[in-house]
Amino acid sequence: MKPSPLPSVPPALPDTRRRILDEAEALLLTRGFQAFSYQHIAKALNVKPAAIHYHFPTKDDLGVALIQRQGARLAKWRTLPRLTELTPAAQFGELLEVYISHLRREGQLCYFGSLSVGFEVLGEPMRQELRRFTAALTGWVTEVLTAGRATGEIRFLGEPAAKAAQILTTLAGALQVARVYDARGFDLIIGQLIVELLPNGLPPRPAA
Amino acid sequence: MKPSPLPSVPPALPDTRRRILDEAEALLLTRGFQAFSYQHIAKALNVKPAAIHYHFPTKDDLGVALIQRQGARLAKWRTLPRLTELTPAAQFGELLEVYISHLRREGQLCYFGSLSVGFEVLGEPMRQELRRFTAALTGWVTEVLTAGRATGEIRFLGEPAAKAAQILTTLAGALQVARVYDARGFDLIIGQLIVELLPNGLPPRPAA
DNA sequence: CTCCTTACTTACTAGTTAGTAAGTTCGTCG
DNA sequence: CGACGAACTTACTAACTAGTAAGTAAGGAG
Repeated sequence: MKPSPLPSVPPALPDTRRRILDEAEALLLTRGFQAFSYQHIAKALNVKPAAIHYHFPTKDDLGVALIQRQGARLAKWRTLPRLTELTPAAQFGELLEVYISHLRREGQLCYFGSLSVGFEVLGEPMRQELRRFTAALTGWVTEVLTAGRATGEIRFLGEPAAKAAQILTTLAGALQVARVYDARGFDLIIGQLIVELLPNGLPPRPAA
Repeated sequence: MKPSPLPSVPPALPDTRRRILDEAEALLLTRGFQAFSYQHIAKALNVKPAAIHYHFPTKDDLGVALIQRQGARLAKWRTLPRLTELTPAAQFGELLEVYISHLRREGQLCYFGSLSVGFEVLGEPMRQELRRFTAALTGWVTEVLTAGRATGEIRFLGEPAAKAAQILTTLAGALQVARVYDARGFDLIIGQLIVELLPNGLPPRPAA
């Protein structure tokens, strides 16, 4: 019985594909979908543009893959025990952390904020994927708000779904403010959100 | 004495320049700055691209002119007696009207929302102009909030400047939501804003 | 009538864009 | 060894990009 001839480099190593997505994501979130090209990605990865076309024949394919990957991340993240075991207020805090980490990555925007501007010039597949993604995200926030209102940790007026939509657009906009001004504008807006939503403030996070 | 040889067409008729700005604005707010070209404008106006370059040598010049015009509009608008005579709550309502009218113009975004995504790839003159414009807009909203809190018409937690920043990003984001989904998402967010800010609801507007 | 300015058009450049087609290299399987 | 497929590269196209330079039509001023 062969002891599996070195598991060092498993045959499944679609590394380039992942690196393309990583680089494309960085470009998307800093410059917008219309303002980066296959050449930008190729140069950064030290490959030829045609290599990108091999993995993603059209730019629309690439865009769809990007949104789908982000959707998969969300689906996984929201079921993580580390997250589901938290109180609603702490879960909301984790959401804020995600946006703060976006900001720290050289002022990156979120997917929604980045893609909504050129939405009119996107192909239909990308539009649908973006709608699905934001629906999932809004759905999760709505759940958190509903649960938080029940425990009294989160306070707000109106319907949870409406508040969720408002919060997410505020967060998307806050990232845009951060890049036009500096991070202080962002902090103001986040602080405002916390003041309004969490009467007891943000629960402490376990040290990373 | 010559009776002014027909005032029919006054010599000052920079009509093309204005039409270029109008068309460029429409393209900017529906597609984003990176996703339209001089050719798009030229085709729409039935002139050659070089005619646009005559009025605005570089695309950056055009962008700066667009933001400056919008800034001038704001400066004029905020001093209009029709507006200054209103109560703070009604002034806030007028602001909402502006965004609602943007939405009705084929789902146009606002200047800030449109330009912040590609901010990284804009030239420095455009960046500065955009910063100035948003500072002026935020300043005005801060004034309205401060005055409204004093009269009790507007209610909110925290600093007026922080709340102003939050409101404007929410409005920018709301227009983005409207185009990714439909206008219902927009209405939800606007409704949420009114519920939270105006305990007496929106004052009635004089019939247009 | 001539000159000059304004507002263009025609004709062009150099660079970039997404996308394609035809190889090439390399590891694996039979 | 030889075929094969995966992951590329090289070489290309057609369209579009911002921007420029030179020419032109028209109107007013002297």
